[in-house]
Amino acid sequence: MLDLKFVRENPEVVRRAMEQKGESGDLDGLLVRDKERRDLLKEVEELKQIRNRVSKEIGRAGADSEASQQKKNEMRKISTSIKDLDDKLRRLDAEMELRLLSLPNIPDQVVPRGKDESDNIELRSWGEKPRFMHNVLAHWDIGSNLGVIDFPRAGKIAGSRFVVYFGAGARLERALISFMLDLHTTEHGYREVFPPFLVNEASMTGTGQLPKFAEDAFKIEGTDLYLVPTAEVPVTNLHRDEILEADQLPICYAAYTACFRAEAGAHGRDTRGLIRQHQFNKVELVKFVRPEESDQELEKLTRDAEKVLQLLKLPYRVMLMCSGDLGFAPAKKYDLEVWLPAADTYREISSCSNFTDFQARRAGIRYRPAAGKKTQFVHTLNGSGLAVGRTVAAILENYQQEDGSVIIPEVLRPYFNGQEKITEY
RNA sequence: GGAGAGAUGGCUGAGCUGGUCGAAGGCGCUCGCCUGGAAAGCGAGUAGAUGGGGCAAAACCCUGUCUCGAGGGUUCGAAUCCCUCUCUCUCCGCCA
Repeated sequence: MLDLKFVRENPEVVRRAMEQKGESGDLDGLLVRDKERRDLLKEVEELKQIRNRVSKEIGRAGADSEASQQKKNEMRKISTSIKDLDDKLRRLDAEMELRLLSLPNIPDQVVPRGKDESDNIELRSWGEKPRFMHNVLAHWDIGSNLGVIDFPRAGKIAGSRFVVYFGAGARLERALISFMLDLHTTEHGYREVFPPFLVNEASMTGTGQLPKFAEDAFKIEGTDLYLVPTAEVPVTNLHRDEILEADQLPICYAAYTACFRAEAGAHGRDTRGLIRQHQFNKVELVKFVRPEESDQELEKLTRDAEKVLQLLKLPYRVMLMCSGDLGFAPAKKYDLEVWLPAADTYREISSCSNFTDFQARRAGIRYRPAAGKKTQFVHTLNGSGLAVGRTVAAILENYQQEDGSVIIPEVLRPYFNGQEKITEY
């Protein structure tokens, strides 16, 4: 959420941000209501001032005195007017809230203007793409041939865009979760968190999934609960409506959760394989930082995520998102894209974002810069470290062997009792 | 699921026979005194949000309004009375 005062004073900046991001929003409707609300507010506050003053006079004079009786009669009228005006204000507030929550964050200065992903900028790449003498298989074929991935049975018990892992496949998924959490908590200084997989509406609103993107989420019928689309939601909301101490910052969390996405607008895209699932695992990194440090914290966060790919020896590149591909809430975003040999392309495996104070304002996450000073909104950041399903896909494809087996990356072998290879069951 | 108790400032905890209560006391924190330095002790200050004014502006000062879990109601006036909801705790039942 943007600061209402900022929107009021810089409407053209907001309008430009919406254009560049390709987001719609009722900015004019917001401004009209803001003006109306401010006028009404002035009026009602004056009436309340009178009421407060006179009520105190009645209290001092004694409620039964003749003068008080007369004052009471006058105040009855004023109270009725106040009630009417308050009702109008409540309506305006609700209408403004909805519009304000639907305005996107302002892109950072360094974000390139662009229309879609073709305008993203490659900042750097790492690793050597593997060369194969044999026919390169897609990860779904590799996994199915080995008997470690089963899409037909997942379809039977749940539906399309679900997967069942067996044996070494299941173990690989589990190993990756442990490996990533171990790395981030012991080497990179994150604190491990294990949050609920269901969250309420206030949490979804706090991080920006609601009200605008309701159709992307799974809602539990008959309740106020949503399946988390990412650990970003529960973890960022851990500190909702809190005032943090300056010496606590930065707060860095690493959390594993399953993630659930309706993929409403994705019919026909990535229908095969592990790339786009209704349920997938992810280790997420979340930071709460001082505003002046969020730029450098985003760089650190991105390097922390990159480290996972480096240790797994998976080739990747780092992309700076252009305005059109940035999304609603981030001010700046890097995507890590891993090399998938079968598709002969890079695919997003991590998304690292600086939300500046956009989420913090929605969720009421503040800190006190110094004792006795006024509170300020923190900056929040998060990034995947990494998406586990897509990592499995990348390992299967990059480490495939001519005989159909798959080499287990060295750093994962401790999680496999030293086993070096996944072979047919 | 049944019965009961509760939700107050950064924390703890009074107030809850409606008015002088944005709210005692304690802890914590900040500043000052004391000290070679620290502890202890003493003194002062210390909730959040938002609007207006002083000001070029920040700091700061003056001032209005709102907030005692959330929302509604009664009343001239609500932390205090009534209703609804949410959450927490205790006991019983059930359960991984």
